[in-house]
Amino acid sequence: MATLKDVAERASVSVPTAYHALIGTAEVDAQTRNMVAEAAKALDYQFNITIRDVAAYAGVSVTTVSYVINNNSLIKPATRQRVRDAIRDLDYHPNTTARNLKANETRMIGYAWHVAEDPIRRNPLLDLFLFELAQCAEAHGYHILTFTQSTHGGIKPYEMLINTNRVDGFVLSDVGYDDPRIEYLTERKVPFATYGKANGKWDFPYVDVDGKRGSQLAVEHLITRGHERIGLISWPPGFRIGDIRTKGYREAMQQAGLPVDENWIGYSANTMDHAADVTQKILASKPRPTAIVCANDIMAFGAKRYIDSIGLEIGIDVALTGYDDTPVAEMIGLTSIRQPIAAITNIVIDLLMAEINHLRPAEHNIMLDPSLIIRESSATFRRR
Amino acid sequence: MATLKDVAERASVSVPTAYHALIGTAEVDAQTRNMVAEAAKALDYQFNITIRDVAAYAGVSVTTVSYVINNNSLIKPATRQRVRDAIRDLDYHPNTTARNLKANETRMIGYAWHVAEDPIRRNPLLDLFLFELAQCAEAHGYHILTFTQSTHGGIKPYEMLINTNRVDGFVLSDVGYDDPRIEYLTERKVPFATYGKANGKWDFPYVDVDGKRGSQLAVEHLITRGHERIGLISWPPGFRIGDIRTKGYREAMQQAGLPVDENWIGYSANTMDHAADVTQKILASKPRPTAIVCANDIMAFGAKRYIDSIGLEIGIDVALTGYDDTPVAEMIGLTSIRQPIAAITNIVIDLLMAEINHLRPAEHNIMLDPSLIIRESSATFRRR
DNA sequence: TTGAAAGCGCTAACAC
DNA sequence: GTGTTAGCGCTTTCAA
Repeated sequence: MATLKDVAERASVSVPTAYHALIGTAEVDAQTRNMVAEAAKALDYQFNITIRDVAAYAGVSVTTVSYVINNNSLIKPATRQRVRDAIRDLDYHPNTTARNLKANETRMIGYAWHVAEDPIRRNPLLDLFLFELAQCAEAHGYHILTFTQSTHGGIKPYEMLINTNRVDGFVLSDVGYDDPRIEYLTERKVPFATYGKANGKWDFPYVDVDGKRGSQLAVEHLITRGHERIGLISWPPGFRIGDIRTKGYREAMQQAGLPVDENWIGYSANTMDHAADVTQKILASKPRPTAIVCANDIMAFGAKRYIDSIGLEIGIDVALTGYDDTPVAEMIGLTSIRQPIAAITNIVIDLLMAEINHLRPAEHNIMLDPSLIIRESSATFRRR
Repeated sequence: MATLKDVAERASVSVPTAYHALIGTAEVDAQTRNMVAEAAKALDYQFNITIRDVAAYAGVSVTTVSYVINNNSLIKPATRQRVRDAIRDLDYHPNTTARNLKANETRMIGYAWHVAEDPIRRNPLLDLFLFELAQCAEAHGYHILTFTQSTHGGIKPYEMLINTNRVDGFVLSDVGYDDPRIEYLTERKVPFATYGKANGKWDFPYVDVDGKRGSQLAVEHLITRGHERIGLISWPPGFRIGDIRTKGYREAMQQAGLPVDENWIGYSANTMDHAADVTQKILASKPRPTAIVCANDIMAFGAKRYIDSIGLEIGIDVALTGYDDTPVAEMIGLTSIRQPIAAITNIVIDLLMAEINHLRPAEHNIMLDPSLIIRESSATFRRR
């Protein structure tokens, strides 16, 4: 491929002149413009500014330009300035693909969230999470490649992206017990960091939010508000996140010296209907609880529906808390537990950057605390 | 960099043997393995299968391997098979970056959604949209790069991604009147396709969902259920999507020969509080409407809150419809208008693929119909 | 039908 | 301090 310099030589003009003639700047007269255009045509020149054009324009070698681009301190200030001017004048931008080929990296991070096909496993916080993730990645010069993962935990798409050198590493979320992705990536030595821990089988960098602490926050808050009989709706045992949140509830009750009636505890699938049914059972116990802690916002919404339907007032007759602080919590005035999303993405990207650079800081298992967002569903003080 | 063949030669073994020795297959004896390992060390060989290794293994030239990879029909079946076997044996995968550099493409599509920082502009359907978008893109061998766009309509991040050759094109959504992104991309001749039309100033490929039709569907449905006095809550005039949805309501009422009392129409910001206030005003009119069509689900939720609060029953005393069919609509049993997301992403990707290939089909402005999802908020027939 | 070799745009070891 | 040049892994023209 001909360069800008070739065109300039053929048209017997300087490189700057050739450049301005080609982009059509006014200061080049029509005749020159014509000559340059003909030269470009004769050489089958494709307008595309590369490092060589910059070098020719600045009258230096490509090495010098490369050094300037990469802030190599060897270059004399005067030369550096000349190159910088050339870069500005030509509106030059280094080609990422070429850099990546040379460096054998892509500066891309792969991220897949859990199966969107399953309506129950929707991801209402994805917009926030991805936004923050992309911001953190960009701060390190990386971009996010989102891909699809049709079966939860499947490794095929990960394999594909690694084999074709599409990404330098991955961020995982929704990791389960014995997540096969973790095993696979660990074995293949592919850099990754996760949001959520798996179990103790592998050592890998993760950031997690203390789910036990979240439930405790909810329970402690309710106790502060004067509640003593507090119920729980959670996932059936065997689901990592549910188990943790359930544990937090039990510990907080015990710590406060409050008894737990097993009738106050109900297990529910992640649907409003199911949660409403479970709420009915819980409220049928005698004495019934004056507050219910839920393991997520959907369940809380289901509970609210039942409580509303029997004419009891949320926040007065029965206080309610959710978990995750999804948009719906805000809408219905539901007290909920918020995950610190910006902190999570910051840390998960930092951990991943370390992995990519073959480092593993001593502290690579980070636990963050969630926070309590108090709304009307539990704000009222209970008369004793 | 030394190749696998160099290592094999230095160790005086065949390329396959060297390969197996390096990956540690059992069938290679310890002594050979050692020799190969030493040869690799001496040559500072980094294990990395390239097209040259495949060529050496199969006993052909890299050209032949390249042809086989790219399904060039020139290659004799026997040779092709030999190369295929080599590829399989060595678990070879072409390096995407190198291909991209050669072809001057990235097979990446950029997508940014609107500002997540603004809590009112959350994107509850992002998970579905991105999932479908990524699937469609992958079907064409492309991936999605999600990036951040801190101010609505800003072009800087787009500029950045183009200049550094990060993407081959963009998908835009939430396009506004006179969207500067459209002007910029059109001028720079960067391939893009949008979900949502702007105005008539530029000609570009887009897919949109008929917002007028959506409101009409809601109104017609309510009429079928026996309603005659139907109100509307929409955005204040001047917002593209709101204007269209308002228009659909008016036209449907007119077409049915039903009068519209201007007191039945309220304009609201995109918050529940505001929508609740507007609902109060609408229901204060005499005679008051028996149904309210809302321009999105949030407003409908706000309306519901007010209606609940005054002891009227949704679906019986006042029917209600939303728009967009966000997760919240399902949760609260709200009749809503659903956008055909899978069809949208399919078409927007097809349009973009055409642009990338410098084609523009005659039909590059596609309008889709939304569909009505009937739930309890409007399902009951009204006694006349 | 296959191979040799140039080159995509960039970096960096080595030479001066 | 700066320039020459050999690649990174791949595709593709041209020659055989």
